[in-house]
Amino acid sequence: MADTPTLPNLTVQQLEYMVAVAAAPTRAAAAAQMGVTASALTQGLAELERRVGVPLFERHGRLTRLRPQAAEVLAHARRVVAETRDLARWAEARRTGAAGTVRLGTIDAVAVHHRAETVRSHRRAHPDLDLRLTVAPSGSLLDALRVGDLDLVVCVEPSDLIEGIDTILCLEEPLHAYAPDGAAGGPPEEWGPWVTYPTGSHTRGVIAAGLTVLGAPFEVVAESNQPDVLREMVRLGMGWSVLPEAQAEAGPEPLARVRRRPIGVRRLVVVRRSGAPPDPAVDGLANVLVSG
Amino acid sequence: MADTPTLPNLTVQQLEYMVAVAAAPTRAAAAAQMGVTASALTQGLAELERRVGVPLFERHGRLTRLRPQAAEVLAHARRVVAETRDLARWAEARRTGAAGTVRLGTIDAVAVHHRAETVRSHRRAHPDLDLRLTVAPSGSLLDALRVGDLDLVVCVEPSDLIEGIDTILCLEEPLHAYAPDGAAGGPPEEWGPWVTYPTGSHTRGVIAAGLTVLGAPFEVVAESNQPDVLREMVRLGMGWSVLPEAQAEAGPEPLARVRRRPIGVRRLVVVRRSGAPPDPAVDGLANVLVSG
DNA sequence: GAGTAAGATTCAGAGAAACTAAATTATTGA
DNA sequence: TCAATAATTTAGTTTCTCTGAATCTTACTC
Repeated sequence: MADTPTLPNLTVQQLEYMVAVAAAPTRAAAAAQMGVTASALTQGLAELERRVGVPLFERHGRLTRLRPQAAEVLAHARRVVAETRDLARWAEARRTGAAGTVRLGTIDAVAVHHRAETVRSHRRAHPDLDLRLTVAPSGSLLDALRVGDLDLVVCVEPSDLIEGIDTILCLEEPLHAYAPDGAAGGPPEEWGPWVTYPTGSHTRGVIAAGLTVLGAPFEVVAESNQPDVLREMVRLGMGWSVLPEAQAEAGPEPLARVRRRPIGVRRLVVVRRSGAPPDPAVDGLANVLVSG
Repeated sequence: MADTPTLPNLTVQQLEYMVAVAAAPTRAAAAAQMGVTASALTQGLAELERRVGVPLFERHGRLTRLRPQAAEVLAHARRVVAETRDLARWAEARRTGAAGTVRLGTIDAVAVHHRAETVRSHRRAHPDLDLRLTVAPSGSLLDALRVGDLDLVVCVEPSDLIEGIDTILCLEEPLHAYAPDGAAGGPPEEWGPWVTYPTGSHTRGVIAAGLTVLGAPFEVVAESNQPDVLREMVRLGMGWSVLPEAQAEAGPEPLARVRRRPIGVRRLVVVRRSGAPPDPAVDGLANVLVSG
């Protein structure tokens, strides 16, 4: 195998020296502009010349100027310096979180109600941020987060702690019971039957616990992951439901609560992988999601 | 004045490391390909990461891979490495003389007769060489060389040494006497009158000296710098002339020599500025011009 | 599971590179 | 000739970068 005659190990600094010298009237001026001594400039350019292996400068009187043959090298230097400047800008944007990619997952209530405006304004404030939103039930979101398909999740706090994720409380959302028109009024023992979230749903877990405490039977006659669908089922008289206020009482014909006090409270949390390397873009979004 | 937040001082080597690592399956393989230890690669890439200021790598099991976010940096690295490779090629061509610029000046006889084929084939062998040819009398050529308007000259050796130039003998060219039809035959004292080069011409100096030694009067009735013109003047019977064989006896009707032995010999030399920095392109051409 | 091998990193020390400050050279102008 | 300017050279210090050895982590095997 050909032992590659290994490229000259030019440094960005040497190329900057060259560009500065080409622009400034004297080397002393170029050195001042670069913030180094004239000696450093001389030595740096000598090193550059040595590495390129072609004479680049020549003295005219007491000035030393670029040789016309060095125009190619100067053009190269300008290109690389410009590209490096672009790269530095990109890096700065990433460092501050102004740019980057965040794959955010939320449950529907968060995307549609609680944090809709937060996400919108964060997006407006960071136009170079590549924000991808996935809406799904809490369980799917947490799976995707764990696998690395998402960077950040807002969902219902899982009942049992999960290894490898960090959660921060975002907001507590009361869940109220709603009955079909004219069905309310009796003691909890007579409530139901229920339309609610599918088995495995975190919210369903909270609801079941709350009803059990009150002594209400939890007979389920229909399931859906979509709160809108559950609300319409109640309206159609298929059964009772426990829903977040924001989703049950939205729209032109809000459902009426069975009682003033909530059946339970679901805790919405912002979740991240514990092992994830720090990413300012993710940090920034997580912060605004927590603080609302 | 804004103290420029000074660009990251990336080195070509660090960027090469990155490109190598992106191409090779493992870092060990990349290190081997680069001809350094895995340790050097690790440290070099860590330094690159530090200077860019953005995390670029992450471990997956026992491999460490590029983070997808680092794609921008990798693209930058590829660009710069490719451009540096181009630059290295250019430098190599210049070092070996395969490319560059040579401003060559010669007298007419050299360009048209003695070295015409040499120049043509050198040009063919070095297509990237920018060769510029000026044809003029020796005096003008040497002036242009001294001022820096030419890099290399082939001309008649000046009679008195000139400061600051180096000459190498290229070839010795005999000068023969030619007479109009039917005028030849008498002793040198009866030769002439003459048509010859203008005053100040190096060749005229050689001719005048040769004729004086033979005892021939040197009465000049017409002058021209162009040997073709002198030859035609002889043919028209305007006078006698002393010319290089190559130019007097070329064409369909060659002039006839007055006598077998030459009147004099002019020495053609290859000339360069002594102070000039070494330039392989000039060296290469000078070599072939000397050796023929 | 313990043992082992592979991939990678960390550490210590040697050598190269790059900087500053001071001395030196060379050119220009009074 | 003298002084001022531009640049380079020199000496010494600091910073980088590399090698070789030791260490850590993960995957594989019995």
